[in-house]
Amino acid sequence: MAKQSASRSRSVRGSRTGRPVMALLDLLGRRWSLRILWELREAPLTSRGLRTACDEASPTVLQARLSELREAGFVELGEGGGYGLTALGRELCETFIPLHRFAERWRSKRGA
Amino acid sequence: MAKQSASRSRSVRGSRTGRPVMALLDLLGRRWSLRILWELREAPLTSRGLRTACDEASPTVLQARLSELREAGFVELGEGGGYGLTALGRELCETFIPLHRFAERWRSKRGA
DNA sequence: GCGTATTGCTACAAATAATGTAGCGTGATG
DNA sequence: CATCACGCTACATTATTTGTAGCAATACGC
Repeated sequence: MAKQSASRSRSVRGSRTGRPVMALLDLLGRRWSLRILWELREAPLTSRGLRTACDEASPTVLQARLSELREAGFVELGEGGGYGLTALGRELCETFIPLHRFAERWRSKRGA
Repeated sequence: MAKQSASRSRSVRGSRTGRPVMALLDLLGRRWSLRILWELREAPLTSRGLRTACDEASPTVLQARLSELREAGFVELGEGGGYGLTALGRELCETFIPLHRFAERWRSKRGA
């Protein structure tokens, strides 16, 4: 571990290019990142609730992603417990709404 | 390897839930997937050109992602060589346009 | 034809990340 | 005090990524 303690040590891959999209793309391109944001899109969830929602993903990764997402300012841990999106995180999630409908169209154009 | 030869053997993680978004989220949540789509968004690129654009990512992953993305119907290999987005892939990329502006806002709200 | 250069793509060892299972410390509730 | 859920962590096993090298095929100039 000791990954999030070193903060932005590894940083984000594409940030070298100076384009923040790359940083965002790299962050969101890590396993479970998108899924976590998606599951939190409606209501906050406890860490264990999130784990259940995420198809029983291992707590190790979940915790890692949660830390990254928190550091990025997309997710926060409520005082009474439970993870929820920040205002910024909600903004980001708005971006994914069209993805839902796209996914439906996508399926219909494949084997299904 | 022998991963893409088995086709959809492993399938996509969230597809068990029956919701195609999960499948899409899992596919896009693999390393370099988002980045590849992003780099192809404007014009097609050769495999090596894509590699350069993707910060010299290893050809192994690139090829793996390319195969998955092709199978998903988002990317295609042009007859004259070079990878490009399909119509469906372009549709998907449209979804990410807001991400660009969001990333800019995101940076301004952090350290910068 | 021969050397060179490109294309898409693969092999393979080393490094890194994810999985799965177990469990910690803390705080609330019984 | 026993129990439960919370956020979070350890750790061995397994999967994925990295980095470097190189293949077969298709062109190019000479």
